Amino acid sequence: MAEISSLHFSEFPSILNVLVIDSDLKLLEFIKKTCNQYSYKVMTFSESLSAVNLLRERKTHIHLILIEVHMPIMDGYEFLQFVKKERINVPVIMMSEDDSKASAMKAIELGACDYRNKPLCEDMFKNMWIRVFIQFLREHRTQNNIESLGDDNKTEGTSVKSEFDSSIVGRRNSTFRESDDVDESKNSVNRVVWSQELHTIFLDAIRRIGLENAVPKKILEAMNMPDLTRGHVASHLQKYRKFLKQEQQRKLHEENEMYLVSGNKKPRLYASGENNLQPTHPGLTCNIMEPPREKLYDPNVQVAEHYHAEQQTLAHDSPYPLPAFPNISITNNFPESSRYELCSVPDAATIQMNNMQHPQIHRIDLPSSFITISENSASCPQNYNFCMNMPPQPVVSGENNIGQVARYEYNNGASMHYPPQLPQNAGFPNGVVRYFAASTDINDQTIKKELNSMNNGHHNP
DNA sequence: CGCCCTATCT
DNA sequence: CAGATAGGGC
Repeated sequence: MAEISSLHFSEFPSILNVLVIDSDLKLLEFIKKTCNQYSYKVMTFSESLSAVNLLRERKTHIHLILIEVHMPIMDGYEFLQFVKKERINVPVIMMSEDDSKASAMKAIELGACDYRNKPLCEDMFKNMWIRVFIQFLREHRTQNNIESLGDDNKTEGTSVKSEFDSSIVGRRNSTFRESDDVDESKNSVNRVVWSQELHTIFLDAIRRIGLENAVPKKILEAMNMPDLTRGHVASHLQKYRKFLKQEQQRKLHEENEMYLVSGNKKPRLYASGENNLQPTHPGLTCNIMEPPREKLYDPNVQVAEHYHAEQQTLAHDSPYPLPAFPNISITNNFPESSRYELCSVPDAATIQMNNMQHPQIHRIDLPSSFITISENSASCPQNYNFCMNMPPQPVVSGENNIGQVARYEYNNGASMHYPPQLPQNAGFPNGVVRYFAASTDINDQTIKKELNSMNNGHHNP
């Protein structure tokens, strides 16, 4: 039943193409000579990249690869990763002078089918074809299984498509298996076990079709696994999406903590909420940093001038710690590598209603045309007011009827309370501009470019 | 009907 | 928990 017909054996090539990669030219010569004795056709490379190119083209059929672990530019391990990633189903034998268990384990873990210590003995070449044959059998079994659903004897060892497992592990190594045929009642269901390997194939399928149009049927097709049904994939997809969602939520939360924590100080404000946590500019991450005080009051900095002016007019009765100004202009005078985000601050009523401990800051998804980085003052829709959000550390905290209260002192002597009382005037800001110093991998250029592209078509000069 | 999706079951 | 199943909706 499960045996491979002799017909298949005849399909096994009598001459095998072996790819050998090693920077030791003498060794290459030795391998070539030895292999030729056993009817292997050998192709040698002294560095990995040419071999990679050859494999990528997939023009030449390679049956077996021998590669030295320590290679310049791309070492043996990286090579294995490449083979795995490109789903090149060719057994790879690693060679190295390093006889440590760790090195061998790493190689096998990355998908090598064998690990050989140098110096090599001639013997290994004689039986090298077996590695290829194992792969050959796997591929045939997989094909056969397409027509033989439910053939008990074949469920095992089936469907290994992407990897060439070490034969040491033996039989228990199929990419996935349905529940063991331990004579269970007929109507017991065969559960698919989503092993790491199977999940990897699943992920790879999704990667190829793109997450947004990854639906069960397409994934199933892309996975090209016999015995797997759309139902299986659908179920797994549901779990996977759930996982992604949680993951995204978690990251967002972490990111927000980052924004809101300055140095090793405790978070002053907490961001929360479901939908209003969308980053204004997805894809960029920043660390929050308060601008240096001297910059804040630097008369050369336009924003700081606004800040001053507004503070004088509003600070006395402002429930908010920072002043508002109707039009925001972020100038090039501002420190380099900085970026800005718009955030909404819920009004006091909302704070009260939701029993918030602090006025939570929600980043809001405003069109980025609201933000302009330019030399000149930029226009901003009149229905939005913004202020700079650079609250200093509280010096005193206590309770009032809203909840926790902290008093902040500015170095110009002003002070105010947080969270705010109800705004005194209706025109009070519902938004703030937060100042961020970009993390090192983001430069001003990146930010400007991003903003520009987002502004495209929406920007009113 | 086929397929996707979500909720619910086991 | 992980995977299967039911059932609504398009």
